[in-house]
Amino acid sequence: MRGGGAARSGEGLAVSQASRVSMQEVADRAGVALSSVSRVVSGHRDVSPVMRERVLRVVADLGYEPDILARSLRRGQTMTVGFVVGNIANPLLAEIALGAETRLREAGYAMLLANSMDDPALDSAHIRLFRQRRVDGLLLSLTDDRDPELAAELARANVPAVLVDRDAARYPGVAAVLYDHASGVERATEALIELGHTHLALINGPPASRPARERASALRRVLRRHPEAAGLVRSGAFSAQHGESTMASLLAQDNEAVPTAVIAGSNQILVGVLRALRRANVIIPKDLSVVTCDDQPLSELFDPPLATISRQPHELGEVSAELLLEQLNGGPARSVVLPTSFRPTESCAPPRQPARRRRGGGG
Amino acid sequence: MRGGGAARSGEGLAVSQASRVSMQEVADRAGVALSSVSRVVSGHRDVSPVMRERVLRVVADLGYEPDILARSLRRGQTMTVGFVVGNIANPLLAEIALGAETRLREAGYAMLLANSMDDPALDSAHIRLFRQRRVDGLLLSLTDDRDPELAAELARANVPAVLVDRDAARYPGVAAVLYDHASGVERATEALIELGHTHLALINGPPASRPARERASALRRVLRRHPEAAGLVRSGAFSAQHGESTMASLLAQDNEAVPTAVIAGSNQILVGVLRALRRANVIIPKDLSVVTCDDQPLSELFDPPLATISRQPHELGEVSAELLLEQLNGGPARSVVLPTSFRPTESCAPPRQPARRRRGGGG
DNA sequence: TGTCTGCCTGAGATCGTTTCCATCGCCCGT
DNA sequence: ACGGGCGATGGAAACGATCTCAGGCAGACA
Repeated sequence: MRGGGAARSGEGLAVSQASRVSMQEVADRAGVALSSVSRVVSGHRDVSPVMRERVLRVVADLGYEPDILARSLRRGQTMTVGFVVGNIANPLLAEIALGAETRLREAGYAMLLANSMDDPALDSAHIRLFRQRRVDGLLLSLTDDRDPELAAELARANVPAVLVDRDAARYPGVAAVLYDHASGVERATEALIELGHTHLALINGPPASRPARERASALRRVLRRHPEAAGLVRSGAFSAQHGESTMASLLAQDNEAVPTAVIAGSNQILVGVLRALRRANVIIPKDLSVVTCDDQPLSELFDPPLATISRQPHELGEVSAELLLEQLNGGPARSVVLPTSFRPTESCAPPRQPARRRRGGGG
Repeated sequence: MRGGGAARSGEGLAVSQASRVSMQEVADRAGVALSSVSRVVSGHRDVSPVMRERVLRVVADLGYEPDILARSLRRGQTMTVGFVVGNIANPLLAEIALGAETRLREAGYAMLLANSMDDPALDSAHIRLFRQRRVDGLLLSLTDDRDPELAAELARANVPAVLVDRDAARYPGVAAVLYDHASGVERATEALIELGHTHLALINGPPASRPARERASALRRVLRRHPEAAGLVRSGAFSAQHGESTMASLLAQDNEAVPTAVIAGSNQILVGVLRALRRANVIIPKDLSVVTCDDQPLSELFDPPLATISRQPHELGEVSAELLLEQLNGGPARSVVLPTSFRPTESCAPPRQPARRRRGGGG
């Protein structure tokens, strides 16, 4: 056997055998009261060093571990947070969940995860279930934030909640973390104009989607500041089909009306765009500069790597957890908006025949 | 006399206001015993229709909801399963988690999620934490399944466990769900040979990885059955760098030694391969057929869509949950191996100068 | 020396259920 | 008519912790 202090095989009680040791058993074995064991284990001040030592020894001997369930029942808090998520297989949401879980764990909370599979009824059901499990707080990435039943469930739950990547306008007193989709588009647009582009296009998602709306207005805002440039927005679904048909129709226009730079509103749209470009033998970035709003870090998969307007889902998750923790610690429901950023790559270059040169050296 | 429960003032208290209604209050209001309410709520048989009706009415009136915490404490089961996952941001694992959570929820279980961030110490820590929360079972996608401390933690937990996409050889009595990585590679190889390829290459992951080992031996096994074809395996990291340098070196060989078909061992490797091909102006599939072992469904992003050897992570998750449920219901620890499949696309075509034609018309 | 103060400790109530056990009618068979 | 069996109900003991409250004991001060 290994010599030295760590060896405690002698006691005879096979730790791995004992199914579960209760506080009462520790108390009996140590010859002290149950309440004293509780004080030692939960780290209260009012215990003498002798008592502490004595109890801790028995705790180690028996391999006692506190039962968080019983503790929760008595204390009225479970140190558990419920995360209702549309679909964890969505890479953006997975990264958010990772960030949130990490932060919550640091603070001693565990995270329950439930997928709604894009079914608003499941959203409500999960909130109800989480409530019955007495979670201390909720992180919600809801399917449909206009569901009235949901607001009721949420109110009944009566615990702090943070809407993750969703607007909280309909839920007074509930915090939210949102992306500022405009900032990334603004920066991308500025950069493209700076490169000399005067014909821009945004192949966008549906106007019903907040991100799509924000992106469209951001583009228009920048164009208003730059009379030398023009741009158009084509709304549709977040789908490859929309991307492909729209791109094809743009390419079919009169030569000088064809945009020299395109922003795709999602990776799905991008896929369609690339397909259309391939078919028309359009080369990136020689014939066309392309930027995409990525929902997963795929830029590197393309050649050239694609310039992206990107979010930081991990940070979003961390901030969501942080806001929830603030409320759990008694603070107010605070909301936060996170910026989106533009990461330029070689998929953006000056246009082939710049309508108007802004600088001498084009590179 | 603290917390005088029965003395709640206000008969018709707004439901959304009352923080929480206990079974005792329901009993008082209905004028029956606490235990009778319990029987009605938990659906026992021995209750008269009158009693049931009477209790259920009050339950509805007060908006009573059972406290799962207290129930768990008493019943000794929490209807909760812990999922320890390396990193939920890994798309494969996210999909697995989705499948597992869905199945578990159907069976009435909730899922706690913890990320280990590829840190074996965290694996153990999470298992310990889950044990203290008295989870009924564990799903484990471990970082390092050779960690001895982990085996000890697992034994102490003393609950059913299923290793997800990990080998259970070291943990007697623990179930496992694994991919059969060989079958997909075998099918892909057969298909390529069928197309007329005689020079194959597998740009593989590290031999320390079980998937990589299985793939290599599968390739060799098929080649042994087909003397007319030859192939080579290049082991290395699951990285773009390995893919790029290996592909470049393969292309630099004598013309007739250059493979006409390549299998990339992961998407990361694929990225490197594609980069090398681009640089050498090699066209898919005209000059080279390419297959990849995808860990996320990216095939569609490429043009042409890439042929893939694919797994079904969602199914893996479901099966994992199913095996765990079997154990939770008293069944034995059963293990399962899931096949991988080959999905051919236009990225595979007959070689340019087939060393030997197998059929007349090659499209 | 007596009393007061203050620190520790132990006993017991409590959190909200489930479940065992005893009781109480009631129906039925003989 | 009476005892046995049975179904429905109420009471109370768990489950495993936390926390309040009261009491014991020691040191200090008058």
